[in-house]
Order: sequence, then structure tokens, then C-alpha cells
Amino acid sequence: MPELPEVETVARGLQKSIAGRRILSVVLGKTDFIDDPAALEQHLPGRQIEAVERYGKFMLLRLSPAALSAGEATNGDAAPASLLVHLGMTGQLAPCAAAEPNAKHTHVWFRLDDGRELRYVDPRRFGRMAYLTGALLAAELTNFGADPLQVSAQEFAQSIRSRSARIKALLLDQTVLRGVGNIYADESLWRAKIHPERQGAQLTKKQATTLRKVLQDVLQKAILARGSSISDFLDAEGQPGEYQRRHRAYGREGKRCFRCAATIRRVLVAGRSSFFCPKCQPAPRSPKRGRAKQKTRNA
DNA sequence: CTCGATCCCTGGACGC
DNA sequence: TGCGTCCAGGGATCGA
Repeated sequence: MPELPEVETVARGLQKSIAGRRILSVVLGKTDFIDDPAALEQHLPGRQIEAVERYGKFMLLRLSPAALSAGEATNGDAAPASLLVHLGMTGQLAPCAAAEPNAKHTHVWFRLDDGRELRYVDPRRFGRMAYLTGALLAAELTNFGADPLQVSAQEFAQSIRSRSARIKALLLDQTVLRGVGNIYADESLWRAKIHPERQGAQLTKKQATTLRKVLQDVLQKAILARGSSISDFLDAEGQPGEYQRRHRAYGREGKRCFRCAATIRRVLVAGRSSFFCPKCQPAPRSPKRGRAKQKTRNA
């Protein structure tokens, strides 16, 4: 499940392996995750991939301007353009030799000028792909919050402590911060000892400071480990990440907390599984909709 | 503003 | 072995 560290890993890998290559042609399979499939076929051939960048959980393949033949009317191809790619849950984007057999669920083939193919594989097709220029591209990228690795302490605290939504929902909200997903939200909340259902406005300044710090630390360490591979994440070299070995909360329901040995629990917050330690991360006094259900648990 | 519900989609885990 | 069921979840959208 690609979140910021996984997307950063893929983007860095692609920057190394395909930046500077020219796209010769595009072959499409299933296209229901592509904004305008015909636009890819029309505008990508002949374009050079100048750079691969990450924006939140998106990747931007920056494209060279299209060459205009003499007397040809400009149709927008001369404007700065990018291929926007979101990997969704199961997307993979990686170059390979053209002779390589196709993996199942390969939906897009970009033939490159060095004989390789950049292929997009996505079993569940929760990803997204779009060719965007100028104003449309800019419009797509507004409404996102700050990058969690860049956000200042003041901006982070302000955007969290001004909100009544639960902190887990806020961390997942891409208009608050761009790039955090379920894994790194839970991991950072565990490290900051903050319950996922605590309201943003209930966080003290110190807690906000701590949360930003551990979030950045977790993300940076995860990038160094080339991301987390839970089920199927592979980077641009087809290699899994290693950070799942360092998870302390995510996916650990029923196991012991690494800090206090209490049993890690799971609740749904904002429709997502949220793993936390009930002892290290004390529940808020009056969770938004949580009755203090004192269920007697059979030990 | 914030929430839950619903949908998209397939593979994998699990129970019988 | 095979089948049915449930679950995973990022994001869009709708209604409350």
C-alpha cells in the first residue's frame, strides 16, 4: 500500500532509471483508472521524461515540451506537461526489457527509446493516471496540505489543533497533510503515545510538537528502508521494502506492545483499521461517539 | 465541518 | 479440491 515512503522510493528509483528517456509509443490495456486514455496516446509519444517527482502520494513524470513542426498550430503540447500517477493500493510502475513476459494485470506499456518498456501493473486498479498540462495540472495539485517532511512545527500544530476531527482522520486527510496513509499514521501515533480517536483540538502543543517529530522520523526511516511491503509493494527495481519489520502498531492486533507489553488493539477510525496500545495511548475522556463501553473481556 | 455509508477492484485468508 | 465469504484500503461521492 504505497504511502509517502513507498512513493518516494519508487520516484527516486524511476528518476535514476528512466529520467532522460523518450517515450516512443503508448499501449493501453484496461483504462478505467485513466482520466483520458486517448490523451496519453496522443500526447506522450515523442516526449522526453525529464524528471520524476513525488507530490504527496502522487508521482509526477515531468515531460519535455512537444516539438512543433513548422507552421503547426500550438495545441497546448508546448506547455509544461506531466503524467500524473497514483499507485492506489496495488500499483507498480517499473521499467523492464521489452522482451520480458507481461506480469498479470499489466495495463499500460510505455515503449522507451532505449529498448525498454515502462510498465504499469495494478491488480485492483485503485490507482490513477492522467496527462495534465499547465493550469489543469496546477488545479489538480491545489487542495493538498503540506508535505509532512517539510511542514513547519507551527503550521503542523495549527492545522491539527484547530480541528475537532479525530487525529487519525486528520493524519489521513490529504488536504491536511499530503502523503500519510494508514500505516504511518498508526506508527507515528504509537510513537507519540496518542490515541487515534483523540480530537485534534485536544492535543496539547507539546503533543503536536512530538507528533510532528515522530511522524517525520518514521517517514524518513521508512524511506531509508525503501518503504513497507505488507503484501505486494515493490519498488521501481521490483524489490520489496524493509520497513514492515519495524512496525510497532500497524497490523499487530493481539500482539504485545513493544513498550509496555499490553495487548495491541484495533478500532475503526474514519473507516480504517487503527492499531494502538490501550495502555501507552490512553483513550480520550469523551471520544466523539465512543460510549465508554465497559465490556468485560474474557482474559 | 465532519461524519458514515457506498462504491470501485482483486487476491488472499479462512471455514466448511 | 473447491466454493463462498470476508477483509484489505485510498479516494471520490453522496447524504445526514
